[in-house]
Amino acid sequence: MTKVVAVVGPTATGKSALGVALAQRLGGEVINADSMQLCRGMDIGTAKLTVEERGGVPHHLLDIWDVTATASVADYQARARACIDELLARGVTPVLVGGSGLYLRAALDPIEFPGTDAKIRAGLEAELAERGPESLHTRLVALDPATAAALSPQNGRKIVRALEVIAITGKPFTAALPSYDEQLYDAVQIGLDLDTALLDARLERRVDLMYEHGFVDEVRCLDAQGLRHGVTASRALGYAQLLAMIDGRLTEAQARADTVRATRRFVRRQRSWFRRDPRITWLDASADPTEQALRVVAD
RNA sequence: GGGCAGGUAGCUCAGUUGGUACGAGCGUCCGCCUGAAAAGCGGAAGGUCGGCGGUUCGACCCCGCCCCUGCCCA
Repeated sequence: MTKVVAVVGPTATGKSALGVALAQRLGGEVINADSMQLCRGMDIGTAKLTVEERGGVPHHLLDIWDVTATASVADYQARARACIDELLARGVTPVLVGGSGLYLRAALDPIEFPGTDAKIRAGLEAELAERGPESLHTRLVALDPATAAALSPQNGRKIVRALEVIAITGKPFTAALPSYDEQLYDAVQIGLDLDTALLDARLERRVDLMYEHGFVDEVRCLDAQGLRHGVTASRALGYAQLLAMIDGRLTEAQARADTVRATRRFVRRQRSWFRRDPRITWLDASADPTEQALRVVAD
């Protein structure tokens, strides 16, 4: 029976390279699980592997969204599962690679998303912009006390979603992630991490390299294609800062430093998400983890 | 050499006309997380207020000297 392999963990630990190595050794194909690499044209700033670096391994779910698109886990979930199923049917090992925790769980675990409605959402978002989150939260308290209690009155985004779901389904939005003991596939998750000091230093170097490799031009080019109107892409690490620089709100040095800082914060958040998942087997990324990873998969 | 402004959390800065530092933003740490997840949100730990001395029941806030920073004059 063919297993599903997932390579997860914080950014800049070498997940992509390990994914390719594993796919080569296992006769697998890579499925992207990085929310930003789904965007077409976001290459340098997302550290997307070049075609050469992919080493002949087919990569799925890269470049499927436009920069102006609003990302959607539900859309990703459907595509990722279809892709996994298709590979399994061919007897090919799916190797999911990425650091987007919710995306990974949406693909591998039994999560159902309640649906969305553009009109309802737009209305709620307009209200959020006008009156602020407290007023929406007050309404949520009346409709769904349990969810209201679980959300901070400041968390406008989540309050909007809760109200949207209630409006659509007419039922309380008792959203809770599934437990870690249920999963849809026979999956092996390998986590890659690195000592904090080393990783922080690597992040800084990586951002410098991105700038050297034309990150600024990439953002200018995407800006011409509507990047700043993309709800998701315009807020991506590094991209947001470069848009600010283009608008004269930051110097290049500030944009670079901000990007490093924000990425560091992001790594901390990724860890706090992945750390809790007991299914992950963690490997140290300071040396080539391929052989260890293969042993984990073989178990 | 003289004058002015300033030295308060890791950083940038509020603040107290003398009565236990009301601090803020950023950073750091920890955590949350069901359709923007590289997003969104919550919590915590950090200062004894440049140094020394004086006045006072009591000073970070008053006085003196000193050190440091910036600007100006010479």
